[in-house]
Amino acid sequence: MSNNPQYEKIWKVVQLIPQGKVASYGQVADLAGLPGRARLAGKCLGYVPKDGINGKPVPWFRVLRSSGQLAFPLGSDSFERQRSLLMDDGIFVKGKSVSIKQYGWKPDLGEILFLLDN
DNA sequence: CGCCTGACTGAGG
DNA sequence: CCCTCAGCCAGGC
Repeated sequence: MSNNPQYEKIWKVVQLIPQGKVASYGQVADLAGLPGRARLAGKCLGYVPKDGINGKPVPWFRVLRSSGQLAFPLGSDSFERQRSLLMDDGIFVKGKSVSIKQYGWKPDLGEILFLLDN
């Protein structure tokens, strides 16, 4: 499962999200070359290796719903964990969501393609 | 093959 | 901003 090639593509894309920015499950899936598989993106983030991959961490907490909401139920342990990590990142979590206008990641396609090939 | 379950989405009301 | 619903797709049984 954690050696699923599709998972690895998704994790690599997530590693490109800069600190202080957030992306949606669907956006990550698209960039990983897996359009229409937002749910898969969410699922595999639950299997992120604790020590990251290629020696780098996988910032799973920077991935949210397209609406800006965290995917976990408000108040759950997972929710609180993600919220604090986002705050550490300098991202303000208002209620159950984050402002996409303010923190949304708008990557340069050329850059993404280059980085993913390396 | 059917049926159900998700860290999902977009459109509607 | 809330909720509902149809679509979505991978997995498990």
